[in-house]
Amino acid sequence: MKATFGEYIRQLRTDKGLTLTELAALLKLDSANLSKIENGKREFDEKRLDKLATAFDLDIEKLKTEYFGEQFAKKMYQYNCSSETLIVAEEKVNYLKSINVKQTEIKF
Amino acid sequence: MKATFGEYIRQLRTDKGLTLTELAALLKLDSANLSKIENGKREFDEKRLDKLATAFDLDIEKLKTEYFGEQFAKKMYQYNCSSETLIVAEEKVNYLKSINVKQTEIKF
DNA sequence: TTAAATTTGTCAATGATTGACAAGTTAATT
DNA sequence: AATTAACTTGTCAATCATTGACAAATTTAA
Repeated sequence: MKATFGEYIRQLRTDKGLTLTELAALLKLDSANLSKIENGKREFDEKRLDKLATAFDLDIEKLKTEYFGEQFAKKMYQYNCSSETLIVAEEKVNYLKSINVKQTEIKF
Repeated sequence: MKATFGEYIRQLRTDKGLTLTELAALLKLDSANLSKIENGKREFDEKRLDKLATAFDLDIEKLKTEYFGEQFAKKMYQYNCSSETLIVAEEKVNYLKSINVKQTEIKF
């Protein structure tokens, strides 16, 4: 796995021999913007994770793990959060699940 | 610690016997909006964490931990992410620190 | 050199967040 | 019960960040 999500996409794309234009078409975005995403100058929109999974036949669960893992890491780095933050996050997500057994919206 | 950040603020505020209006003034926001924050209908802006710490003489580190821990938990719940996400986050934040020893911006 | 691929810059359109205020309800006090 | 303070809710324009789109420049490969 690459260090950043953008590099990861680039890896996938070049491994498959696709151009920016070709992959951009699959992801329904401009090739110039995909370039920026791969170079870490723009965010990859979470709404397109499913398209990305389809394009490369990836496990959506692993993809979400990478994507959100990176999002959280960037925030933590930016605000210099302690690793305790992740422990709290785990507690809180378990709490959310426990009080709301019925998953109202499944995004993927 | 309360389950949500809004409830946590409310706890702090009522413990100190402050009204919404009084605390809102300290945080430089409208009391109506503070009410929504406490009731989970609006987000607490991260830019105000330092004001909150000052108002209640709290450890800013603990406050960040609670705040971002909750943010991450909400995302994970919303997108039904696996707990692996947090492990990846930890790896990535360590990686970010290792490649960028010099902290360019310290927010707090 | 030419053509394809990629990068960069810019900007208007879009969308989400926020601040502000009015109007409503609830709770406490007299 | 009437009055007042505290809180809640709804709304909307202003603000801010994100996105899509395109042109132009640069790099890479043939």
